[in-house]
Amino acid sequence: MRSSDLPTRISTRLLRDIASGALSEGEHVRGQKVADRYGVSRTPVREALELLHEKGILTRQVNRGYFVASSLPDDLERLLNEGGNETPKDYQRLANDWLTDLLPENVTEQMLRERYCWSKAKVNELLLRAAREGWVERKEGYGWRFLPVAKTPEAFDEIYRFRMAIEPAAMLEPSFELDRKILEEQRRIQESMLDIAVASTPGEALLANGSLFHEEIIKLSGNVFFLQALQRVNKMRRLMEYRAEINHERLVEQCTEHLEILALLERGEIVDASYRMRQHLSGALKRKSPLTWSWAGSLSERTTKKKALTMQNIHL
Amino acid sequence: MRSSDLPTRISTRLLRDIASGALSEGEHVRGQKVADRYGVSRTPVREALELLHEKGILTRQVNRGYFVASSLPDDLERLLNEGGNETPKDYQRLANDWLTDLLPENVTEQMLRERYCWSKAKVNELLLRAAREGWVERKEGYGWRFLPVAKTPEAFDEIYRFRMAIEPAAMLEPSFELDRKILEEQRRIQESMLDIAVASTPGEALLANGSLFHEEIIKLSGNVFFLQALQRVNKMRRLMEYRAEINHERLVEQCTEHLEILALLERGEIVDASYRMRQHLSGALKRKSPLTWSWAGSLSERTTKKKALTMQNIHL
DNA sequence: GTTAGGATTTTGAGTAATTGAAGTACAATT
DNA sequence: AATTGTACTTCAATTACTCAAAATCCTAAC
Repeated sequence: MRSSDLPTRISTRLLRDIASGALSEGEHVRGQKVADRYGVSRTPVREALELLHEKGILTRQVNRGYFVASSLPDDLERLLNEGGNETPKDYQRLANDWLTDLLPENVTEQMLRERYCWSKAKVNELLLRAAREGWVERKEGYGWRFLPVAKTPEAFDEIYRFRMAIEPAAMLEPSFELDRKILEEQRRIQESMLDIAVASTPGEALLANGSLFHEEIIKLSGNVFFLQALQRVNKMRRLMEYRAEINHERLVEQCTEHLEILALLERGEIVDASYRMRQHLSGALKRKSPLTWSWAGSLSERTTKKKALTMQNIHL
Repeated sequence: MRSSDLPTRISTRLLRDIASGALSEGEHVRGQKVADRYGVSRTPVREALELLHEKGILTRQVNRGYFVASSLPDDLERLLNEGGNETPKDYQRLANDWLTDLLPENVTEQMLRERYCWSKAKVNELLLRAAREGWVERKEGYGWRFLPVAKTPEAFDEIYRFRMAIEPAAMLEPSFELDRKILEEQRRIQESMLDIAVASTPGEALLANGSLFHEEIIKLSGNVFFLQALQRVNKMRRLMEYRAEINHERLVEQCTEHLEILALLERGEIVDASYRMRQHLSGALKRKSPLTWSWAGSLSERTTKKKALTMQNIHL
């Protein structure tokens, strides 16, 4: 059911920790410690460690365990990036077919099974996820209904307007607390994106970094509900975004703004940072983010009519 | 899987329509029309109609269909209220056992099956729903983890602070549009709550009316994401609220404030209404809503420690 | 005494068969 | 012509069962 198996996911995260320096060279990687950290048992951890051993990132001493290799391979960055493909292909395919009108509004699980040759379990998994992310809902009887929410450029604007309401507000929460370590980490990421990396990094990863920045900032508010709300709309945004092409010029602009906000925060000028965040989002709304759209023009007309319906359905 | 079967749910909604006057006395209730309205087929609708016929709310003429009875029974109100118990008992039970520390933080599906004598499907359904509503999450391997989010009074405050950010903002959205009919309907509901009804109506229904008011207002913003965010936090709030007792004095105050906001909206003074809404929520935050709490005092200590953890988990 | 390595048990995802419930088509009625 | 009533088809919830994966337990090494 999971996107990739547990050992692989654990190894990816360990890799990230090694790359970021959280685990230093030659350090003993204790199985139980890792298991505790991720809330799993030692069994999948052992497999993860063996996996990294095979790739030459860890060395093994029999009966003593695994240690971070003293000479890390050069292709560490590459390994990191290929591990990050979170969204499974089938999910994207379903989303895409709906976004491009290849699927009708109402479907049955049976129909999807035949159309895509998916097992009953797979169909269920995908629909459940899509429902969680808000662009599909169960009908009262049999069948599912695709919602037009994720389809329209208008929805995209709505997401940005929503973010304009919550993100600056979250920064002004009384429980907001600066965390230098997190700011430093984000600064590092944003700066690296301005460098050569941009050309070589896959588009998906670039967008993910952008989302991550905003989520890390909103997390500082100390209020989970702001974070949850942002994560929710970001998921839907990504659904639409991965179809569009990245505008590199705009991306540079975006990173620069992110760095400006970080600078303000580091100086403790939170109110200014909040205001700057609002401007930043407002700008993205006007300029339609660092993406160029390729919608069929026919969509907009239907949008208005369907809007009212959508609002009703969600109420059920 | 559903809370109650489809025919029953349809009949409840028809009942509501009849009580509210949307369906007038003697009117012919067409099967296909009803089916279309709720997005189902005629089969469950026919059962629903037969159900209402048995209760004497509809009359039947063979081969001509069902009609709203000209003399409605007196116990219509009672029937309406008993139909409205949306949250299934098992779900509340699970939630309650977690809130009162009868369940450990980590559980397996198996364990819950044995403890409550639930079928595999039932456990899955409940956990999936709880996860959707944000107070349970899958562990990476086997098992589930209950989150402390819904347990603490602090979480309650966080919800109100979140609402203070989104609700007034939603009212100032450029796409905000007044709908007299909806305002009128809400005015009616709030006024009726100030009357005798308060004493006789079950607490659950009173709280539901309160949520409904806010959701209907935010819906006017024309931005689905504001509505979705509010519905999400309201679900969690209800989880905690149904355990507390209602303070009637505070409830009256609340209704009065709702009516004030409605009055401002009706006069088109939206900015003032938005400001009043903020005050209203701020007041509820300070006075802890029309409920009195009965927490064990021991909870608060653990809260701070666990907070950081929660924020991490949600990020996964 | 702590940590790794291996054996054993438990978990829950996956699959197939069953069945009550919802959808569909068509005849009957007004 | 529109709507009800009925017969029939299709759907997906449920159940029972299998098996790979994860958790747990136990032993050995340092």
